[in-house]
Amino acid sequence: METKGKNRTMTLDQLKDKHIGEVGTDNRDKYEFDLKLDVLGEMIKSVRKDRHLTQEQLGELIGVQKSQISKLERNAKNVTVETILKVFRALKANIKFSIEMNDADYKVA
Amino acid sequence: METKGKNRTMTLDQLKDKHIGEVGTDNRDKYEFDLKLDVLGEMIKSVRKDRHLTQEQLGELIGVQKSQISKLERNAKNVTVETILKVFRALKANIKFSIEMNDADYKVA
DNA sequence: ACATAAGTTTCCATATATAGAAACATTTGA
DNA sequence: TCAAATGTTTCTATATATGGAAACTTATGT
Repeated sequence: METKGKNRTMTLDQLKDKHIGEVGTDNRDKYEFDLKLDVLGEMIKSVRKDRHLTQEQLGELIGVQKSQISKLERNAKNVTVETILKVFRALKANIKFSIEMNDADYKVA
Repeated sequence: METKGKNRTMTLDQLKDKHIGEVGTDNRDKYEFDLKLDVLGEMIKSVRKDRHLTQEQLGELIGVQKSQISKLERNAKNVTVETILKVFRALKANIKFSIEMNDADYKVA
C-alpha cells in the first residue's frame, strides 16, 4: 500500500482486496463475473477510499453535496458518462475500457 | 477478419484498424491518448460495423429509431450507463473497464 | 447522373439524472 | 454508552437524456 510508482492499474478485485480484504473464492468469483459497468459505483467508492476521502470531501472537490456521491456509489447504473468522468477526474484517476466480443453467440454471415 | 475464436478483446485501435484502415502515426497517437470514455461513441460505431449492421438494424435490435443510434455514436459523452449496456448487449459485446491511478499527481498523506 | 440506402439533424414530448437541503441511519472512536 | 463523523434516504426543483417523426445530407452502387 502507498506505493510510490508512477502509475498502476487496478481491477475491481484489487481494490476490493485493499479495502474489504481478501474475500472467499465464492464472493470473489461473483465479482469477476460481474465486472461490467454495473459495478461502477463500487469502483468510485474504492478509489475514493484509496484517496482517503470522505463522501463529503469528494463532493467538495467536484462541487456537489455528499448525498450526490452516495447516490452515485449506490446506484451507478443510472449515471451519465459525463458524471463518471467528472468523478474520476477529481480522484486523479483515469477510467479505461475495452470491448470483448463473443463471436460464439453471433452468427458469422 | 471473421475469426472463429470464442472471445476476443479489442481496443479501439484494433477496431479502427479494421474499419478505417491503418492510420498514420500522428492520428494513431491521438486516438490512444484519447482512449477514455469520451470516445465511446466511436466504439459503438466500430462494433456495429464489425457486426455488419446499419444504424437502423441496430436500432431494431434495441427497439429505437436509427436517429437514436446516430446520436449515441456522435455524442456519447452525454449517455447513460444503462444505454451503453443496452447497446453493447444487443451487439453481443461486453464492455469492461479499469481504473488507472496516477499517484504522481496525488499527494500521499 | 440518378436512385436508393445510410446516416444526420431538428423539433417536440416525456422520462430520468442531477442537485440541494434536511432528516435519518450507521459507523467510529473515546 | 455516548457523541461526532460518515453515509443514506426522502423531498423538491431543474437540467438533460431518451425517444419518435420527418426533413435533410451524405454515401453507394448502377
